Amino acid sequence: MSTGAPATGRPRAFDEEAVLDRAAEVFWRHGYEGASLSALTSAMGINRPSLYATFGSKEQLFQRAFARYHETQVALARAALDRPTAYAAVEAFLRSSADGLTAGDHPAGCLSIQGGLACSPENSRVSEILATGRAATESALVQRLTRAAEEGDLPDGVDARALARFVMALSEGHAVHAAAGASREDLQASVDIALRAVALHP
Amino acid sequence: MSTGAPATGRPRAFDEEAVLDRAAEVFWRHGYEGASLSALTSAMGINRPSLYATFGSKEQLFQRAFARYHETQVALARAALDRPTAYAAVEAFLRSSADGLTAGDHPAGCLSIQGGLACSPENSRVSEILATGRAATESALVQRLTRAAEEGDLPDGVDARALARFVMALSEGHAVHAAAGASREDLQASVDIALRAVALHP
DNA sequence: GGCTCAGTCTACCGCTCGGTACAGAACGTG
DNA sequence: CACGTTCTGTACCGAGCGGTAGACTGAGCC
Repeated sequence: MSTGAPATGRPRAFDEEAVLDRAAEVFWRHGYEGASLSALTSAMGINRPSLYATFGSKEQLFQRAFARYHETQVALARAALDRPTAYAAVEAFLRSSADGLTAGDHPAGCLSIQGGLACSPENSRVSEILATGRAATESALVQRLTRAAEEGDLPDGVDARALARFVMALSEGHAVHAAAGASREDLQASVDIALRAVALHP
Repeated sequence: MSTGAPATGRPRAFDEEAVLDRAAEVFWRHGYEGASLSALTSAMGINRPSLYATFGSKEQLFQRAFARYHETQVALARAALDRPTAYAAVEAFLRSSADGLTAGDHPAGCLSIQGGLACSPENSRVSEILATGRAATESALVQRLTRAAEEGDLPDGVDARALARFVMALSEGHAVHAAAGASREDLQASVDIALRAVALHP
């Protein structure tokens, strides 16, 4: 495994981040266990020894690809949490998630779920990695909504943790729907309904 | 493949429905691709030739096990739709789902999702089977809520299809959470929030 | 008891899996 | 230009996969 650009030797013929994106797409589409090394290498445009020299193992490749997925895709939804009110933050989070889950430039749905909710015992680390990623997003939601609660910006009788879990669960459900072919409009109509729960009752 | 009890020959040493339940549990815990034949046969207490003589192939076994899962588990949530009002039906559906997803007598979560959201290309039929099962449940929800709409039993501006999708998506998200270890109480608190969206605004 | 016939058991099949050895190719440096 | 170093390509490894052949077992029937 080389870090940075080595001073000497034959130069690498591929861009590390670019091939990670291709790898993420294969994992996204077929899941960890459904993504064979042949499928991965051919999508990444490199061959096995290069893959192993660079990333170490299939699992480590997955971990790197998932990290990059988080930086590039999940970060978009997380950015929504900067809105000034809880309602606006939740709306922006759900809407941008729904958009991302159905965007045409990558597989439908979400790598955090398609990657491998359930795996064989020897790949259980993969499910854990994904669960940890989802938990990090939920924890960002909790943090934002806890602030909202302190600001009196949450509906009566609504707890920040529970609301975060609700929002996260809905978004995960949308991912399942998207993977099965639901359209952007389908998901946005579901978001419309969810937002009724977040609005302060008049 | 034998149907019914044959008049002659050595009698089968296992109960077909019982071993299907054990198989469903393995698929549920490890997913279709993560469930090896060795794991299946040892959990079912039969060996390969018996499995193949009875069920035909791993995929057909999965199909039978999933059908039985639907009859025994999903049916519980679907029964909730008989309640007299849309609100009561949705509440009962979400509450009994949340209970089922976290019941201790079987793996956490839902086979319809853990079974294999994303599979390798040669197992894509499995994802389709699961998606069809989920769609059937959603369609039962649509039917119930369409009736509610005709009875004036739906909040203003809420469409039956969208509400069904919202309810179904939330329940699927709860399944993802349950698979990662969420408790019954965690999910019920999320249901509390969801129900605010279904209540008629006063 | 001998016969038929379905079910079970051990042992094996070809194949693909994740992972690697090793030779050759492309660079910077003396 | 030869050298050390690093990456690439082919060809391969043992292991486990899903699936099966064929001998054996145990029930009903005459």
